[in-house]
Amino acid sequence: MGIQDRREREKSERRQHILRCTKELLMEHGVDSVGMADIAKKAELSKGTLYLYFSKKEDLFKEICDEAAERFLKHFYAAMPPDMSGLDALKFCWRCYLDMFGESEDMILIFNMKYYIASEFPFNPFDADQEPDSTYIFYTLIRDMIRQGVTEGVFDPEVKEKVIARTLLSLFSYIVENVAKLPKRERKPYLLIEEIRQTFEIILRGIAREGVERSLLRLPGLSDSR
Amino acid sequence: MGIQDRREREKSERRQHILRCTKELLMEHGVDSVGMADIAKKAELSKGTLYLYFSKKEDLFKEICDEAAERFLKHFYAAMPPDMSGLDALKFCWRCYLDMFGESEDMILIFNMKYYIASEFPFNPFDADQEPDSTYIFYTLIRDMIRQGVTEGVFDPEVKEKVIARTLLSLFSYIVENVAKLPKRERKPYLLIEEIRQTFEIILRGIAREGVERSLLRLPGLSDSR
Amino acid sequence: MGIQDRREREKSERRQHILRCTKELLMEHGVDSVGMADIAKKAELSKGTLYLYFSKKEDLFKEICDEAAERFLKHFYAAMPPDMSGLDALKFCWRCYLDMFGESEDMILIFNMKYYIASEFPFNPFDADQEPDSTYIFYTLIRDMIRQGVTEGVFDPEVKEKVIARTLLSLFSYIVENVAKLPKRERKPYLLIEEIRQTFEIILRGIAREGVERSLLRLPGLSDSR
Amino acid sequence: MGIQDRREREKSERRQHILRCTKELLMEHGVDSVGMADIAKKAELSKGTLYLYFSKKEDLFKEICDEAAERFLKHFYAAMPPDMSGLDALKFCWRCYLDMFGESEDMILIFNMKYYIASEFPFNPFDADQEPDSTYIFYTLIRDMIRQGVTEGVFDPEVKEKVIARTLLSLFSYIVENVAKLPKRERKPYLLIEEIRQTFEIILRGIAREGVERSLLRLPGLSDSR
DNA sequence: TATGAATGAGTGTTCATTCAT
DNA sequence: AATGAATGAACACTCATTCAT
Repeated sequence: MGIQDRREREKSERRQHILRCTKELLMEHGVDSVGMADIAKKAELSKGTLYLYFSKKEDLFKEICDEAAERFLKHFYAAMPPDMSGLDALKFCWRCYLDMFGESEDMILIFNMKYYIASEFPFNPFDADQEPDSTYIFYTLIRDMIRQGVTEGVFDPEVKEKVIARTLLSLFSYIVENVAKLPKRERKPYLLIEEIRQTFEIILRGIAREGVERSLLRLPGLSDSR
Repeated sequence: MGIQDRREREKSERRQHILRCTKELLMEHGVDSVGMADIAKKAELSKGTLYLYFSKKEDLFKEICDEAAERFLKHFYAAMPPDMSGLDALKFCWRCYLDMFGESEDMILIFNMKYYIASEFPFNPFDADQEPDSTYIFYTLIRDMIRQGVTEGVFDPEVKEKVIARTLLSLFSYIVENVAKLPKRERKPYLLIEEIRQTFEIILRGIAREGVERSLLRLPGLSDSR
Repeated sequence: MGIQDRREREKSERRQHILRCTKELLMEHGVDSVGMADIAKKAELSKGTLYLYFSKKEDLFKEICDEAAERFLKHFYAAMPPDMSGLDALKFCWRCYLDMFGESEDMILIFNMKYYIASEFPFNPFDADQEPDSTYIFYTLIRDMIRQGVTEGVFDPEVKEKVIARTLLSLFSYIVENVAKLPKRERKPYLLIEEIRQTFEIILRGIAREGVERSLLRLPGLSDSR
Repeated sequence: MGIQDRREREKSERRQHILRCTKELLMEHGVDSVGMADIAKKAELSKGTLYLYFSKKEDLFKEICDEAAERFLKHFYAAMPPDMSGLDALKFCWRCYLDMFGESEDMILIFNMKYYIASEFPFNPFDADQEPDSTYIFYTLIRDMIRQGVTEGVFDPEVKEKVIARTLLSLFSYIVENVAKLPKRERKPYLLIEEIRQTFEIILRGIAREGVERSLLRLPGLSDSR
């Protein structure tokens, strides 16, 4: 059984290796300019071998997103205290993102790639009544937090939680996407995070009910966290 | 020199013709599916001739953005009352966008294309000290309005005008970009505008100084305007 | 206008050149082993140029068949005496094939390729009631001749003209197809023709009404014809 | 040597298993779309193991034909009454085909595959003097029956038994080949058989000596047989 | 003996760009 | 000035075969 095990381990390692290489390429050159040939070369594999592990380019790219998303959600749900308010949950969510970004910058990819995979993302943005594909967990996650915040009287009752959820995700995506296009050397993760943070804060203030204490709407930055 | 004149006039007309055709194609099919061959065909020109007027695909696309931007700014500066406050200027800016959008939906392209052309747009977003390429007029325009608003005590003194300007533009771009991917039939301009409007309002509220009357931060929708 | 003309002439010549090269390759190696790359190489063109003249591999192959078929039909209808009996028409048809084969062996391709292009050829052979695609002119041509022969009392009234037409075409196709797979050197056109001739004769005898004079059912061979 | 025996028995069983699986795939999807990977999967073997039993795809496919042919011949020779006339032997041959087809439609493969495997099949068809490869038993079988029929005065003395044998086989192959391309659901075995039967009858009539009673040349259909 | 991971040349097709006329 | 034919590198994807284990 050792052999069987080793095989599976090796297979899994190769998969990871390919994913890692792909991620690096994506981080370095951006979605549009990474082809299967590039990945094969970087991974020191033949194109054929690539297709042994991922039967479509899309599958490979999707897996990168899914994996990052899953990692995030795992961390999130594991660490999340019970009975949080909507606002606290949103803040906690941000905190998790910060944590994970500290570990590995490839959190960048979550949003950037989603855009690639699901070009309709973040779903038909203008049909407000239609519920999005159930895979868009982030959307529902955030949307529900905002809804809760509205219920709890922290956010303005006129706030449309769907629009806001979409806005937040779009914004993150866009920032991240533009970063991914910069030559890697010129990227400054700290500033990226800071940019997102400030935007997030502004949105929070923008949707907060009048009279809500502003200090409650502050988000920590990278430097604050450790 | 009459000949010389005619030549130049004709040359200019051809340019415009090409630009017009390209715009139509872009509106109809989205950035990714418009190739030089399509444009040449639509313009009833040879591909070679196209390259006589625009030496790269990028140049052609860029010019479309620039031209739309210029048109916008012309309209804006022409109609802008003197001595406006920063907030009023921003609101007036939005109003102009609405006006022009009413005339021609190709305002959509301004932002959508920017993304295509200038992958570094909206400039190196994370080097806060470096001034962006002087062509990104929108950025400076909005940034200055926000700065003025801060000075005038309407926006929070802690607001970083650069970040906000960037955020606004990014957001608009992203929304617009997603719309441009839909088949033309399925686009709902009214909802697009409404989406941007709501987001814009939220950002305004998000950066407003505490105590600023919320009704001042309202933006008109498409239906309010005529 | 000379220029325009020359252009068109040259374009047409290139087309012909490509077709010629393709035919040679097909004759030499058989349908399955001829790829666009081979054709491009043989024609001393880039693959891109190939696609300038034929937008799909299928189109190129199809054109070869169509062209050969058209040539045949032109010859046939031009030379066909009026008011022939069904049997005489069939014999005349054979004679035309012989003539054209003498000029160029690529008549071989007519049937061989049809098989490639329309894999359902000779249409769903077992749904006897369904009329085939109108493009299968050869089928209808032959079917009608047989039908006429039946009416005229030369062929057995029990003969199913559809089945026979199909059988004849299938047989020719198959023979030709197998030939096309032989190394070109080993092909012996004379024997090919002789093979088809004998088979054709046997079929004619097989469907003839009892008592029909056998000498009427004889077909000429290659050597008889000039 | 018990071990030795078991080994060989197992080896042979594996071979059969592979052949069986391959046949099923071929019947279901047609020659062109069955790859070694598919076969391995179906047989629950690794591709490597496949190559242990068949060193080339061609060999595997060829064996399927050979095996089916052998089965047929076994049945044929076992059941064949002694001292049959050439014509009766041909009719008996047809009857056997019918019997076996009733048991398993994979008789279809005999001819279909020959085409795939032996592109020179049915041997160099145009070199009338050269004796074909001795493995092509069907050819010799049928050829000899026809020859006998000629001798016995049932077939026309001018008939060239080689050509006819070839023609018959070609025709069967071609019909079968076209059927194998249809999705399995759409195949109509009864009509296939009927098509072959009619053709066979026509050929028999075509080669029969003048004056031979036509009722002697009739072949039974599927429905007549049981 | 059996595995299945790895290969690499191959497929048809696209498209921004160049250049002889 | 204008043409449009030509290019060639790029694309995602396939598959019979090999070979270290």
